Amino acid sequence: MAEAKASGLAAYEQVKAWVRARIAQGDWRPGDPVPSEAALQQQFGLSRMTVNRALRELVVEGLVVRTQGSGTVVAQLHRISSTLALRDIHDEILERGHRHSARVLKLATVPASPALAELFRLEAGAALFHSVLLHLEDGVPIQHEDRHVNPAVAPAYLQMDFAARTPTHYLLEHAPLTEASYSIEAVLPDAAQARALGIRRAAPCLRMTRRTLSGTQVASLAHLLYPGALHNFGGKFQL
Amino acid sequence: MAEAKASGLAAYEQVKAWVRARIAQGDWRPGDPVPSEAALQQQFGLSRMTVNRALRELVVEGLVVRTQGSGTVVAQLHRISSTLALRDIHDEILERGHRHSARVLKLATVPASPALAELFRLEAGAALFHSVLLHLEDGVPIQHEDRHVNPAVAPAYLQMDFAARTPTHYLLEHAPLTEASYSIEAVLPDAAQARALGIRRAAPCLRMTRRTLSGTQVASLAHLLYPGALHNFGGKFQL
DNA sequence: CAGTGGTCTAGACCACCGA
DNA sequence: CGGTGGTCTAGACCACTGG
Repeated sequence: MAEAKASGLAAYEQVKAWVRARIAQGDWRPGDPVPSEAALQQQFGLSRMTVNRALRELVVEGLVVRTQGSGTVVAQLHRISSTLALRDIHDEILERGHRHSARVLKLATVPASPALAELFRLEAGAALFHSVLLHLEDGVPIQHEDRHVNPAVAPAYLQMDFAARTPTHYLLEHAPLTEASYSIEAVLPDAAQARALGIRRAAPCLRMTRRTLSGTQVASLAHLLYPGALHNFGGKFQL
Repeated sequence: MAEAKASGLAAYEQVKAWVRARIAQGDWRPGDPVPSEAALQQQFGLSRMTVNRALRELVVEGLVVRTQGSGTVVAQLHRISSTLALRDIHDEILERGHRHSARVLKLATVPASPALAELFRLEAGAALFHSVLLHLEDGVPIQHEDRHVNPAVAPAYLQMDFAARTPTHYLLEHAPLTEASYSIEAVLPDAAQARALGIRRAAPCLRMTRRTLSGTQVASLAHLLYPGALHNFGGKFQL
């Protein structure tokens, strides 16, 4: 009934905006209490469910912290959540309006080293698929992809034509992804990587290491190497 | 009434888990329809609001896409959201159980170069505060921080003792953060940076560039340099 | 104990989509 | 038009916190 359409914004959005504004303008500092649901209910003339939704969503956005029995307070750190997508480099390049191509440098079965075996939760010496690819954007090398794949997750991996469809694409299709972890480091390329990418050995590169799980199995471990001069990872947050 | 406490999990969490499982196990592929709220309501014997909450939260998690009037489908891309926090290096180091210290290498007022002026949305030549710090973890140099600050946002910046409280901490306290953007690159340190960090000029480093806004004003532009061998950025996602 | 948040219900009205 | 999601209400019971 009380359609708060006055401003065209949903009621819970208005509550969120008001709280956000208090925080953004410094009226409430980290650690300060946020009015209780009952108080906001009164203030805005809304039902408790609506106010509750507003506050719950602000938790997801990292603006406030709620403790049952205690109350709601402004989050200590201005923690801002971003969205990092597990993207297929093929799509990324197409979206930039460029042409993607790939060269397959290696595609074989190899025995797992002790370190790899542990990462894959397999026994040392177990068979793993190993692929090395070079991705090019409009003919310019842009990513060196060194990947190990669990045969149990993608038995037909070696039969694929990765010049046509990237391993990432194939794996996302055939091994439902359930979990992923990554890390980003700065490294120097080894001789083979430098040669493939057409850069000097002294040129700094970003290396993203990505491990993906499919169910309880480790699906793939990839080392993605980007020439530092050509690429960077970026993002933006907003309160 | 119908407290679905059978499994100890909230009802909406059970719905989420079930949908997640269908997707993770590949029963539903990207683009496939997800049962309507009415159908799930029947299936689980829940009220519509509860089912609605489950599906709304799955949207936030990037698993499904909903279109009013049309329906809910499994999201096309396996987009996984992560949380990247704007952390104070002082807190980070303490959380690792180590000791943080900082050396102030420079603290002065400088005229804005044309490039800086544009980034700060000021006129060329406008006064900016410039600080250069070295952060150490248990006495080992770990981050070289080169920062420009908008005097309008933090007038007392030059009077602070940044060996005791980091610029990040000070700025978060005095200039309510409303927006931030960052990028991460791989670079080689210049002579001064290498000397301060105690590394070779040829040692690859991660450089995070971070620009923060407070309201409509650009508060600060920071270049944070990490020796590649000592640091990396990481994260983890889960479906 | 009173106050807080966590969850749930059984309705309701609306805007939108596709046939 | 019927089906879909988007939103909202006015209650309710519970678990937890704090004094």
